[in-house]
Amino acid sequence: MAHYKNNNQFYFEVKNKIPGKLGRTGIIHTPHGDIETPAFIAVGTRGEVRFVSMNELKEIQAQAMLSNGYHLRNECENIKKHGGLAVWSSWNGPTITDSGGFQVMSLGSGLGKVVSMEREQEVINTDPKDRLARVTEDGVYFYDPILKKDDFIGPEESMRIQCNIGADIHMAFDELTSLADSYEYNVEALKRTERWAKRSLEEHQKHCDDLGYHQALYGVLQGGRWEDLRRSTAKHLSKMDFDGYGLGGAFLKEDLGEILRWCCEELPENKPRHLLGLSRPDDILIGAEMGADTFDCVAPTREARHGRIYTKYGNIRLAKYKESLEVLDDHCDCPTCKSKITRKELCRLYKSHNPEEKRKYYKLASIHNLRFILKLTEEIRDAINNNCFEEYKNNFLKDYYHTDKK
RNA sequence: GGUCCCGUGGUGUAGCGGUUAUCACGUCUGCCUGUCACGCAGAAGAUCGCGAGUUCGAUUCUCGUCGGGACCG
Repeated sequence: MAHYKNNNQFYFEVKNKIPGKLGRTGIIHTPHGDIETPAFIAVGTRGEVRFVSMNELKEIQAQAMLSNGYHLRNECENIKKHGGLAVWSSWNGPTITDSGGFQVMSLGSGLGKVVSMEREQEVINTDPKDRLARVTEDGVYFYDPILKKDDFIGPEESMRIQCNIGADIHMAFDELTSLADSYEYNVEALKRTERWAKRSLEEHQKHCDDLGYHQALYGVLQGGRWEDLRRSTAKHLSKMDFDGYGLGGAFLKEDLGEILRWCCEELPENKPRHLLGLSRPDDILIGAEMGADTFDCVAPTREARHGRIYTKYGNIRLAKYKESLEVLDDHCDCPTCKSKITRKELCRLYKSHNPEEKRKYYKLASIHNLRFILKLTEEIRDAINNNCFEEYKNNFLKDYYHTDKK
């Protein structure tokens, strides 16, 4: 068993590997607890998972929570005063923050668009004059559509924000390019992201122990869909003193596995890797196979609120089951399913105009979808440890997508 | 008994002598991947209470009628 230590508070332990592959199980040790990997990190952008209590998160075996530096930037001083995100949020477990780099794209070239992974031709960047963010060497100037004012975040600002928030794991400030960006633009953006990585690291080192525990920093790999860019940035960032790595980008579905392979072949084995923003079961499966250790995504909770429910045999739209007396998924062990509440009753709550009933629906559905993805990562973990990942993956995909492909 | 209002998709409404008859909610379909988002996109759905009249033309004006409401006796 490999056992690597960066320091006494944050280190990653590799346990078992998929034979001949990059995927592995392991444990990320953080000042606020351990994360057994592969793991799905529940997204609590503002320090809470909407409609789901911390106790409920524990109950469904969530191991860690990911919040966002962008959204908490104006509250970070206050969070620091309370002793950091884990205490302030009352999650009291491992936490991660994102740098706010994603907002570069979601307010800029990707404003108002979905990060589509399947229809490359239709992805067009938002017209520059309509963008709310402008990328410069310093960082990103943007207009906050909620506060209705101009603001700026660069690597130094992001690091100060994240160190005040005080999660156990931070992300370097990066620029996510869109699927519509050219190779040339990706070269330019990647070089900038690498310079920002260096600045992030330097600024981070000044504040990373301020709260009395070590806060880890992950460098984030970009480079779009190009092998030369992905491999070179992986090598480049590997030489820097990061505690782990974020795998970033907007991916075409069919490219994901190969891009992750390029990255993870170059990255040091003893550092954890976080695949940013993905949670479709096939994405998690390919991610785990190719060496990603942790995942986060808003989809399980957002889709739950919008009436899409995950089940072993594929996703369903709850609205189609308003007379069904079945539970959401009889293979599920979440509190919602264990309570035996029917699809019919959940559908009633979903459609209800009573705010209390709606909240109840959001809670029950969010808990279910989250548990579904958490359970998936648990099963992947078990499968890798029992040396039957391939078999598990094939069986899962066969049921979930009703196909027999590979 | 008298006077006055109101009657428009499932619901609540806008409107005007010539409109593809407005908007909201609901319904239906689809979407959602480092969350601005109980959200986004699209669709269906109305012989504008009924009858007659004025008019080239009426959902719109007039009369009657039915239904609902208010007020005065």
